[in-house]
Amino acid sequence: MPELPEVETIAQTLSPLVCGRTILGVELLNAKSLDGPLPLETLLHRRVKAVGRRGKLLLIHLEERSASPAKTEVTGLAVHLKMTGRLFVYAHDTKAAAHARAIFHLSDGNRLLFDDTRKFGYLRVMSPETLSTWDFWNRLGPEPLETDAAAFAARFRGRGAAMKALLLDQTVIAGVGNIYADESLFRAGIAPATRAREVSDARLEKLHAALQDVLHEAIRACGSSIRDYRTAQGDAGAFQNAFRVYGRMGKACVNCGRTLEGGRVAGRSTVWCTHCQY
DNA sequence: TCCTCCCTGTTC
DNA sequence: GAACAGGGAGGA
Repeated sequence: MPELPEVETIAQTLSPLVCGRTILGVELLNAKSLDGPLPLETLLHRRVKAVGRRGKLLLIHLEERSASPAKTEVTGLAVHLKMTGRLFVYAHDTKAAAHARAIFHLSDGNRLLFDDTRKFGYLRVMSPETLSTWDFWNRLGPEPLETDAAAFAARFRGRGAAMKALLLDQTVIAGVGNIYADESLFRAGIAPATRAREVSDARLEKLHAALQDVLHEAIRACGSSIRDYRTAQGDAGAFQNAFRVYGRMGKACVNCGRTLEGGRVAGRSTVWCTHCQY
């Protein structure tokens, strides 16, 4: 379940393995793993310039072909890993993984593999046109690590939905999933089902700080590996060892020692402390 | 604003 | 052999 810290880690580890290489071949092994109007072949003979991230989307940027690129110019590839998506670079003579959905042949002889057991993830070729018509892209909220406390609070203030539902809503803030929603709400002392309009500005600003802290700590730990997530180099992250509530239902609260509560909030499994969060 | 569905491997 | 994991689209 790659969220912001995991996608950021993948971008950082993938970058040195693909930058400067030209895409010489493409293979789409599962038709539904490609989203949007442009085929993967539009990426052929283009050189990778950089690897970035926006929300939970991993972005592979291509070098421009001319000084004044046309509107139809392909600029890169967006990858949404959803729950089980992975990106690996491997030598050409290595056997492809069991759940390979797309393979890119690189000019250094290696291959970039998009592997996705549950087929929820997707690739989307980017151009100015395919971005401007992409609703999900256009509606993405601000990056939580690039938003100040006042702007963050303003996106929650007065709203009737549960705090957890808003944290998970990518149009409110981009990049937060189930793990970091629960972890940041615990650190801020806010119960997940609390309506946003019931939460004071001071507490919203506390949540802003808690979310930034937990995201920074997770990035430093190379993300959280529950089962599927790996860096582009195949390594597991370490932040799962620092979870205070996620996956700890029925265990003792690290703060007060009481038993952590579990349930469903915003349609997602949720863990919190009824004593420390309100 | 909230619910169901898409997918498959793992766990109970 | 069913429940569960869950991001986001789509519909109520």
